[in-house]
Amino acid sequence: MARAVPETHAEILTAAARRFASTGYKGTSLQDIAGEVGCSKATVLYHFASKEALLTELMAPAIAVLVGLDARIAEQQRGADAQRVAGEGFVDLAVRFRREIALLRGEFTELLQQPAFVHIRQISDRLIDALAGRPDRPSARIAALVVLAGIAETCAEFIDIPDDELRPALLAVVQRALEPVT
Amino acid sequence: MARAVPETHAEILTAAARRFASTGYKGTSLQDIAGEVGCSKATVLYHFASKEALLTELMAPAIAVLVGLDARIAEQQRGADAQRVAGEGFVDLAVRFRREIALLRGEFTELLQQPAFVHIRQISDRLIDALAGRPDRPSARIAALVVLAGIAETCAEFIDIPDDELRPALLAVVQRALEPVT
DNA sequence: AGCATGCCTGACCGATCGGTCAGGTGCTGA
DNA sequence: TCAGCACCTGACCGATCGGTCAGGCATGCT
Repeated sequence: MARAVPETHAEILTAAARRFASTGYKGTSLQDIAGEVGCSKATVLYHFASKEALLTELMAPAIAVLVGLDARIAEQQRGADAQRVAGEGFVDLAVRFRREIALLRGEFTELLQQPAFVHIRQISDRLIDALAGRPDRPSARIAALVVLAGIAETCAEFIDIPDDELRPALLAVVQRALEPVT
Repeated sequence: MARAVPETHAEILTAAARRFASTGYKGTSLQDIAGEVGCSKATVLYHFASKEALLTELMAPAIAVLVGLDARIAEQQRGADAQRVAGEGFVDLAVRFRREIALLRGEFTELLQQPAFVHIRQISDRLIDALAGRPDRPSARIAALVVLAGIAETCAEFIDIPDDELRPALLAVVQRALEPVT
């Protein structure tokens, strides 16, 4: 199919985002993506070195923001401040990158095992510590993980409701659920 | 391999549970399971009609308890009672069937789409309504989903810590996180 | 005109998947 | 002794996966 302007690269990216978000990374084949774009599978692999490269490019913006959040948390001196920054920051991130979170549905833990994503795992560990407030208390860490995972899943589920309906509700539940830092 | 007592059926079941829990349903091949048991893939399919049949048998006890919980919630007259029963009941269920939850990691939403699991989807909808207390309030539903998904993921993650450390912490976070029914 | 380059494709590759099948083996009861 | 049955297996099947490759087809520069 001859195209006036070769915008195929971007088309593949958005088609992949849509498909990954609804069927998951493993559950989506390059054939699926190619079919949705209206090109051949070979074309997808002409524009992207591999399926994983496609995922990486798709996740890049979200990861960049996550790294930024990690840095902002590290700046805080008091535990209570770190907890607040982590909570609000993660809610913002999750709401904003709902689609990216949805495409990792369930495969998140598995993908984190791969060597390429080690630093993401470290960041999420620090995020849980910050949310827990007192990481030495197991119950605080448990509450933090419930909040973290719950927000992620909820954002992936409520993918269509407006941001300003989702965000306040999430901020409220975060504030209630976490153990306060005394 | 000749076996004195053919306990292969049970061995396959436990091996499958272990593998599914660590690699996920889709991420585990019949070959993997056969390898762990020390038999051939054909033997696995001799004992179980299909891979899906294996999953179904593995999930049966957890599903039975879930159905029971659903019935107990329906018995409650007051919203506050339904909320309490749902919260405590789901925590108990999640802690008890951590392994089963872990093996659905991320594929839960996807598996629920299949016609065979429609009633499970209906039950989880009612569970969210009960947890929300006032299902008409979007913020209450959001809080309920955060709690539900967060607990599930947390139980799958903390698969090795003792029950009586996990359960109280979860019950506490549930009580804090949900919107009270006034 | 001729050549290089960007974009795209069909055909093909090896690997792996879930599942089938004919047949082998060893125990058991008649 | 032998038929029958439960248990198990290797070989094989079609489908699908991610990925490779040689070549076709425009377009634009020299």
